[in-house]
Order: sequence, then structure tokens, then C-alpha cells
Amino acid sequence: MHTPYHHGDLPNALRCAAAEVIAEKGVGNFSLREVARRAGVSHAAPGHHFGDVRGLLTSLAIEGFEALYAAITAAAAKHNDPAEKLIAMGTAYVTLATKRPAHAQVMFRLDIVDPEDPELMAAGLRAYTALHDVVAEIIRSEHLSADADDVTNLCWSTMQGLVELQPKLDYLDELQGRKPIKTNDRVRRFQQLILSGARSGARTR
Amino acid sequence: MHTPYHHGDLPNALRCAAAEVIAEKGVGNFSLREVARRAGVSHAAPGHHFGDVRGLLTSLAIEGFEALYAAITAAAAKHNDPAEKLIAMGTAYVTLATKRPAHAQVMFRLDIVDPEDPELMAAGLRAYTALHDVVAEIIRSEHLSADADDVTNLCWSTMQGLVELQPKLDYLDELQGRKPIKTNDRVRRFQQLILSGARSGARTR
DNA sequence: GATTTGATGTTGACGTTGTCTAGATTCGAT
DNA sequence: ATCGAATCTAGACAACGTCAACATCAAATC
Repeated sequence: MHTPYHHGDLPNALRCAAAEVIAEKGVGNFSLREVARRAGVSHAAPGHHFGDVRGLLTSLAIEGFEALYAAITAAAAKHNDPAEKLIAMGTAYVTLATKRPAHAQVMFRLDIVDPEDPELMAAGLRAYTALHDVVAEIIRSEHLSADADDVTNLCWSTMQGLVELQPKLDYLDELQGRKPIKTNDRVRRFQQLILSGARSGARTR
Repeated sequence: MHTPYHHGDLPNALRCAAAEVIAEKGVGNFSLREVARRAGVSHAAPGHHFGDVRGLLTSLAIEGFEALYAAITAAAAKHNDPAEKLIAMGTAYVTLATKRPAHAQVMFRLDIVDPEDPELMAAGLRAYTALHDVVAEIIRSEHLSADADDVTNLCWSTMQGLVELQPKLDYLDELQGRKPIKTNDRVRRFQQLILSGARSGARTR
């Protein structure tokens, strides 16, 4: 029974363990020692790869943005119609947050990740640009007067807000005896409202 | 120089100190002992009023929802036109988050506040209902076919998303050489897009 | 093959943290 | 004056993140 001294893939094992801990307990109850225990290394080992807790969480956030980029571009690629692309992207955004609660919980947390990390900024911008391009395509192909930045920012804000509020909205539906709405349907309704607004000629430039 | 044994208004002093610490360091770097130090009491004193950290943060979240309710209803009261009420409420929502960053940071944090606290749930529902009522008024007075729940949820999601993303959006504007947008203007543009969508006849029921 | 170097991992120390408990203080009710 | 409860303190404890010294290992160099 021989355990090698070197783990072999510790950064990834630590990110996985971190995601697990956060998914189970929430990021507010995160513990680096718990992560190290789950990865099977000493409590100080993560420091060699990520520097400190902030470094590990920043790495997780980067991974989250990369996964987001992959998800929204893959979702968009399944459609030809730009409006359907946008709706698919919105759905992919919210679905990813549900599948990867840990990543969703850290991606926009200025207090616990390093917002100025170049890799993080690049990954965030990349995902944003993918969304912006589809919005711009809608506006161009339909000759809309709405501002692509405004519509992109509105879509992103909406999706991010929905990620955060989803449990609350589900609870409100239950409280008021409304039939539970699937995430896909809720996203579609929201995106359709936004698109209708953009199509109606509302001036935002 | 006599310091009374009893503080006299410690729960409030602790909430103020907690808000201060969170505003300065972010909620991820919150420390109950730091709060106690700032309030001038021993480290174990907050426990007598709030039980544990979770209790204190839950109390702060309640205070946040109450302030939100006060802000959005006051903003709405300055207008007669329901659409202007909605825009004013959106602006008040985002402005409050800017003025009270600590409260904004805890209000929707399921991991560190008690989401099932009856007072918290009641305060949240009260604020939500105020928004919902204005949306319903718009829909009724303009004979719109949009679903009041959907439009309310979309507005709330958008505002909440904007609260979280504001620094990122400001940074993107700067990165791309765009003229900085005032919060009021951004909120107005978003709400106008949403209202246009609702007015256009987009079916969400 | 032997040595060196740097990446990677361990161990232990330390200051800080939140929680718990026993004791102290105060105030209102009896 | 006494009692009880709310409120506060002080100390103990386990857990935490970080730091530094040391250990291990693998690749590069001689």
C-alpha cells in the first residue's frame, strides 16, 4: 500500500473539493481545511497552488466563467434564429448555475475573489461578449433601434438576478398557490418580454 | 467617568457595527469579534441578542428589506403615473443598495442568514407585494395582457442582478470607452425596455 | 550515477475566530 | 430586601488560515 508523495493533480482535486464544500454548505461556510481534508492533503498544501483562500476561490470563479462561456455558446449553436439563440443562452446561464451552485456562488463575489485577476477578467469578458454578439445580431437583423449594450446588460442582469432569486421566486409561487414554473419557461418569458421591448422601438440610445 | 454596565441599545449598536464592518471589508470577511469591539462590548455579548452570527446577519437582512420597502414606497408616492412609479421604485431599489452595501450583501444570502425566519420572510414579502401592486396597476390601467407576476419577477430580478453586477457593468463601460451611465439612467432604460415589452402584447400568461 | 534545484507536500506554531459556560451586574417585580 | 431574568464579562476550547521550517521527489545538470 504505497501512497505517492506527490498528488499528481492536486489543483483540480482542490477545486473539485472546494466546489463540493460550497455546494453543500454555502460559500459563507467555506473552510480551506475541509477542502484539504477532502482532497486528502495537509491543510497547508492548497497554499502552494493558490496562495490563499482568495486564490482558490478566484480559480473557481474563472472555471465558472469558462463553463458559462462553453454552455451559452453551445446552447446558441443549436439554433439559427438569433432570438432563439438568446433565449437558449439565457436558459443555459440559469441552468448552469443550478448544476454548479458553487461556481455560481463565487463568480461575482468581489469580497472573496480577486476581481482584478487578469484571467478572471478575461473569462468574464469572453462570456459577456458572446452574449453581446447575439444581441447585436438580433438588433442588426431586425433593424432595431435599441442599444445592444443596454439589451445585453439587461439580459445579463436579469439572468444573474434570477440565479440569485430563484429559490425566493419558487417559494412565492408556492405561497400563492401558483403552479411551479420550470426554469426554462421562466427564462423564456423573461427573454420574450425583453425582446418585445427591444422590438417595440423603445429608444435606449 | 462611569460606563454603565448595560449598553442601553446594544442590538442597534451591533447592527450598525455589523453594517460598517461589512461595508468596509465585504460580508465574506465579516467578524463577530470585530463587531463587538466596535460596539464596545465583549466578544460574547452579541450572542445574547442574536444567538449566533447567523442571527445577527438575519437581523441585518430584515432591516434591509424594511429599508427597501420604505424606499420603494416613498419613491412611488412621488408619482401619479404607475409607469413612473415603477421606474422610481427601480431607481430606489438600486440606489438603496449603493447607500447600504452591507444590507444589500446579506439580504439574499441563504448560506449565512436564516431564510425561514418568519420576520425576514414577512419583510421580503411586503417589499415584493409593494412592487407587484404597482405592476398590477400598470397592467390593469393599460389593459395589458402580460402577467403581473412575470413582470414583477422580471423587474425584481433585473434590479437585483443590477445591484450585483453594477461594478462589472461600470468597468465594461470604461473598458470600451463608453460614457459612464448614471444609475438612474440605467435603471430607467431597463424599466422602459421591460415596460415596452409588457405593452407590446407579449403573451406571458 | 551523483548532485542540484525547484516544485510540491507535511508539520507545527501562532494569532484569530465563534461558541459555550460560569460568574457578575443591573433592574424591575414582589 | 429579595428574587429572577435580562444583559454583560471573562475564560476556555476547538477550529480556522497563514507562515515558516523541513521533507520528498522529479527533472535537469554535471
